[in-house]
Amino acid sequence: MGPFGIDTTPDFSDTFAGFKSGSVDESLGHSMEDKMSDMKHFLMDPNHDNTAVDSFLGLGMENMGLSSKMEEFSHGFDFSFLPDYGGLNSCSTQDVEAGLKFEILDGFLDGVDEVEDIYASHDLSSIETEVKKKVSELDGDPYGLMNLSSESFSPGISGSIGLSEWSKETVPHAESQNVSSEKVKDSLDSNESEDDKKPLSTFLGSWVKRGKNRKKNLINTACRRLDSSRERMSCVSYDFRPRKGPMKKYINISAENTFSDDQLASSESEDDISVTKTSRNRSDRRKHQRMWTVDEVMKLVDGIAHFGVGKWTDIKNLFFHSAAHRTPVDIRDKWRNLLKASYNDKHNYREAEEKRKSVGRSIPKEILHRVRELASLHPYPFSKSSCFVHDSSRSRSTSRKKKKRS
DNA sequence: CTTAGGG
DNA sequence: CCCTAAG
Repeated sequence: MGPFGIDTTPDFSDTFAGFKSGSVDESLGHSMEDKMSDMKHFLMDPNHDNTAVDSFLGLGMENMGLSSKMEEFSHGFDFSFLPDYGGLNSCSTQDVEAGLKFEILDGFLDGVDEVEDIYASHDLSSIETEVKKKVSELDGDPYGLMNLSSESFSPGISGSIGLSEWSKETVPHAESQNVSSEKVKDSLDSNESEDDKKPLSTFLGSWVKRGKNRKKNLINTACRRLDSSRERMSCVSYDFRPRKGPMKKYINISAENTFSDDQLASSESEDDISVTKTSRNRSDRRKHQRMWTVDEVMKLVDGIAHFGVGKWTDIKNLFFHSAAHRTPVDIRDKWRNLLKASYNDKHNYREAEEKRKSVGRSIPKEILHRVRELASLHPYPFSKSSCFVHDSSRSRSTSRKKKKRS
């Protein structure tokens, strides 16, 4: 048993360590194809002996109280903390595989993304050391299998979703035992270097205990101001955001055009779409308008199912802690938009339907459904349309309250 | 820092 | 997405 309650099985850890370092290698110009396909086969082979994975993760079926349902599902993994998308038994293998493909690809792309950042933030001499560090970390890491993501085993969207089904998840589970699996799941998801380097204690501390530093409001504000103004002034060559973490900077160097851009563009259609496609520098597209994937939306909805509306930081830490972008504010904004979308969808079915068809990247109606249900479950201040107020005497004050409060 | 709101 | 104000 490792520190995370994970049984480390050497053969698999080798596999995954190789897998991860493979992705790093790829970013240095080697081919990722073979590693990728290996992984995919491993994950998707229906005949694969999953008990090995189970025991490896310490999340075997015997431990999770999921019995017969799990048998249909080729990948035994602990989903008990996750909302269940319509029940595992409604999950066709096609769905599973599609989901897997997507997740894997997602993880890979995130990895590429990160490496791109490394590229950007280091001069070439330090790239090597960076990579070395990462690889050695993985080799020596007792939980090197952190790279295995529960997301990769996600059932994905499937069939109809009953609110009762997936809202009955157990929050306490998520708090206690699934911290480790979360850690597990996130590492592959995005291969965040920052998180990989952090000891678990740091990671836990970052989201378990909050609300300590309350003093430096003014200073922070001032710093932020300075930063933002500096960003504005230096829009030419680089964009440095201290808040994103030590390694998270976006510096435009010519080398960036080598592979990562094309790779990203070709592999994931809806990842980075620059708003201003000015032919000058494509790399500043990273800053704005990162398209939300369906998967992300699902994560968001799950998060809200867990914590309720308003706990944006918690949701971020649990479900998006690996996502370099997506601040709690972003998540909240997305939820806001989702509500709007679901609201519109509810009103005009046809238009929404056609829109959905014409626009490839719009949200599946299942998700909007869930959004609506969640919205009614935990009302959100403004979305809870004060269109109609029941109490006439209150009506003026409430609407005014929404408008402005001073 | 975290959240709510408006732009 | 960004920015700001408020706890």
